Amino acid sequence: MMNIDLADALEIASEKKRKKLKYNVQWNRQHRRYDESMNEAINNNNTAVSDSGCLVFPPSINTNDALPVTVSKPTAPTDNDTADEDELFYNDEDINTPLDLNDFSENDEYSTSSQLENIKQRLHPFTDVSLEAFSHEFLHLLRKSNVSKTHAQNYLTLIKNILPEPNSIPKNMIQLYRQLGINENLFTKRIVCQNCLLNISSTNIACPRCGIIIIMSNTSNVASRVIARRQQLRQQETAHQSTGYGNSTAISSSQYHLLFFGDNEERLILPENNIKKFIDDKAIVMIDRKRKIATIEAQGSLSLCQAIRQSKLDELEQIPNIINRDIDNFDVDNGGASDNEQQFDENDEEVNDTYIHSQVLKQQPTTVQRTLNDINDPSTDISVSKRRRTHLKSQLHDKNRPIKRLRPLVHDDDSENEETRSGGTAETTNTGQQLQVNPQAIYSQIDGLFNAMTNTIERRFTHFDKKIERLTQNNFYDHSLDLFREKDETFESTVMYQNEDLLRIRAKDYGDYGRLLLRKLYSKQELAECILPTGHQRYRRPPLDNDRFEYLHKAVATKFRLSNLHYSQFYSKLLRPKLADFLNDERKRQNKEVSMIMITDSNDNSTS
DNA sequence: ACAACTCAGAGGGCTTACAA
DNA sequence: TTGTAAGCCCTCTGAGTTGT
Repeated sequence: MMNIDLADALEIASEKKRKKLKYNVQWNRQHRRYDESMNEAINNNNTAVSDSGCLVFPPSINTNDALPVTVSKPTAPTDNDTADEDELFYNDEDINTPLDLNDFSENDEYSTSSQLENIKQRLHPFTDVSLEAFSHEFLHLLRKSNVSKTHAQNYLTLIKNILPEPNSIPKNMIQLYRQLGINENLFTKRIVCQNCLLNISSTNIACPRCGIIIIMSNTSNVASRVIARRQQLRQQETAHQSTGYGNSTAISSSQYHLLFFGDNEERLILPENNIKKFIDDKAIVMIDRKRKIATIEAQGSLSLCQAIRQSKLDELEQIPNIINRDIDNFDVDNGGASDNEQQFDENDEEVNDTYIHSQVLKQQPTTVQRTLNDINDPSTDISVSKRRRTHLKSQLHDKNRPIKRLRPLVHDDDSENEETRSGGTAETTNTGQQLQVNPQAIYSQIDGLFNAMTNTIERRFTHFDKKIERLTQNNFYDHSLDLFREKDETFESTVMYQNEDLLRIRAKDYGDYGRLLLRKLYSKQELAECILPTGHQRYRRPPLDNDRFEYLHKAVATKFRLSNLHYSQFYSKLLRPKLADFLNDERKRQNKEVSMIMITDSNDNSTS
């Protein structure tokens, strides 16, 4: 019986040994050949990448030979598999598209064709994520998070630095904008006194003219203004498209009209040639291919119309401070934000992104200029905000009365795309669907985004932390041990054990030193059978002799100048895990050694 | 009493250093 | 260039401890 068990054990052990060796050999072959191929491919211009982003080796390299085992092709990294991002396997089905590994970000000027080619690029050879997708996602995130240009640049630099080389991420935000076809500065940050509209320096804590203290974080105010501004942009775009605003004749018009739309209580400023017909004090305009009748409240220059609109809004808003309270009340009244509303906000931003980043810039320069001015114009911003608040305030008194929105006019060719982008949510108003803006939904959405970002960043930092810790632990001269040191602490010059100075043992780091000490202080059998002191009764293995282990503590602390105060922490956090692993591995080694000896003996016996 | 948490052992897999 | 050994990391499991 005993012999049968022993034979089985030996067979299992030898099988494991063979398996292990086979695996190691296969692994080394794969990675060596892969590394060579990678280097060669990257160094040569004839490297290619498939549609899925995988490197394709030059014809001289037989990928089948290089990779005896076909494994899964790389996919876009997810949050859960970041630890496996270094695993790079290539499937031989990915042999197609040429890869342009030239770092286009080096060049500031691009031709249109080269831009298109670059946009189709992957972020780097080891991912399926395209540069275009990343750029859009990144810009979207920056906008959602209200990240400043400076910080955006910092994030971009960080991402570029941590990605594998070569990668196609632009070096700065300007290049990233250009890569997306955005050649204008879309947003200039200004601090404006809400009371007198005076530009205020960022160093001021109060408006120099009216003395109002600047409050840096009026969240509800900001959220309301963002929503209102979006709507204003959309309406302007609608008006532009529906009335042929983009053509040169429209731009050349110097006569503007301030129009009031009674159906949704909105005010728009339109050039004269965008108005289809005048009937007394009414104007007929085409919006969304529908005739809309508006009351002309003013006519003249653009600035005049803006001023009058502002005054109209000021009249409506006699007590500015009531607005925030009203919005809060509105929040309470509409406490349960519907999914549709949240979905609208998301889609609304999507559409606006597209609008700002692509459509606007494709219009003629003067139109672009004007649209951008509108975006950056604080007066527009504030006036829209007030209009929006007034609108909300009116909603308080009649919650059943819907806020109608003007749907952006889309051409026939684009109508389907527009529907797709809007996702068929409350944002589409073909059927006059009603829309209510609930700031609570905005806040919850912002919170959700913030939490998601925080979680992602935390995971990344944890990952980096582990890597960094691992690197620093391997560095003998690193400063991480400084945490466990105290100034002016004296140490003995020798730690004698059996007439041998343990400090004279050379090691590359404290882990190595600890292992060497264990080998010095204990026999192989002890290392194979025992666990670290102080063991517990519940462990079947006995602890190593504690008296000798004290020599180890003393030698390590002395050699690395570790303070008595912090040594226990150093030991438990840094050294102990290494020694525990060492004992574990030592057991593995000795078991393997024994099994090999037994196999050899049994083979000798069988042959004799 | 039970769940949640902590700690240590064990095993498998991956990386790196080194020698043949 | 290749194979091997050692170290390290990760995960699972079991047992004890702690808090409710």
